[in-house]
Amino acid sequence: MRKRIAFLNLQKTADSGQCFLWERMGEQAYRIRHAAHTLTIRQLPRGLFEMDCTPEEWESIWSPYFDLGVDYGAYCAGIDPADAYLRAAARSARGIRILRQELWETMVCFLVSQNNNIPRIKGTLNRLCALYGGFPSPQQLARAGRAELEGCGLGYRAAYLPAAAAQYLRDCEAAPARAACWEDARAYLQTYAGIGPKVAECICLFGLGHKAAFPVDTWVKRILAAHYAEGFPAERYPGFQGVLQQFMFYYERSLLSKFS
DNA sequence: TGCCAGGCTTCAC
DNA sequence: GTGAAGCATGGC
Repeated sequence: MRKRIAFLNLQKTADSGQCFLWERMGEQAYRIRHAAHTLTIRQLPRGLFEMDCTPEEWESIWSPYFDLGVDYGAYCAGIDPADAYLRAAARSARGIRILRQELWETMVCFLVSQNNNIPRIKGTLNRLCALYGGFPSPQQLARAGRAELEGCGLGYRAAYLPAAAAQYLRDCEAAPARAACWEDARAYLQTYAGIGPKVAECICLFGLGHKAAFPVDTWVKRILAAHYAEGFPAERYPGFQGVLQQFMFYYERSLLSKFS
């Protein structure tokens, strides 16, 4: 099927550091796996997209995944006209959407992401998926021994995964996070070994749809130091400061061509 | 070769 | 509560 979609750019979204397992299938085309579903989607000129799913699958699975029910144009229109940096970031990042990813996978991906770089995160996650013939389930990782994970390049993070899987299952698939508001979900997630403030914010933003979450990593720290000495004016952007954080993260990395 | 990466845990103080 | 050290590993 083909469909016209506003405010969606596949390449920018793929390069925005929120998903690590999109498989590039050529120019502006990706194979995306989400829960039990797989989609191949290609971006054509003038906001047109071609995808290999039925209209029903698109509406029930992929439209929510791409957060298409939300007007990103309104987010951009809300930016302070006097904030030249943020306006430039939003212009550069136009087309990035906050993906609504599966919670367990988001937890694993961002556990792996800590003190790591994006090319290596992708490599490690791809090796994990190759080892298990797909994204490892919590049951598989809960059983995984040290020797089993050796070779994936997890480094010291390897110990976090079986422990996180066990807790995730013990807590009925992290039910306390799913039912909670952003602050409570963040606090719950930090009870996992290896999940601190930054990783918890990422999971809230990318795995639970809490767009108020505002992850601060080394890049965002630099941005705040350079452009927001008084702190980012999050109160001006209630409920979507996380989207703007993502725009700034993408923009800052684009200035140094740090994509891969 | 050394620095750095979508940081966290541990341990002094 | 705050700050520094230590952590595995590979991209650059």
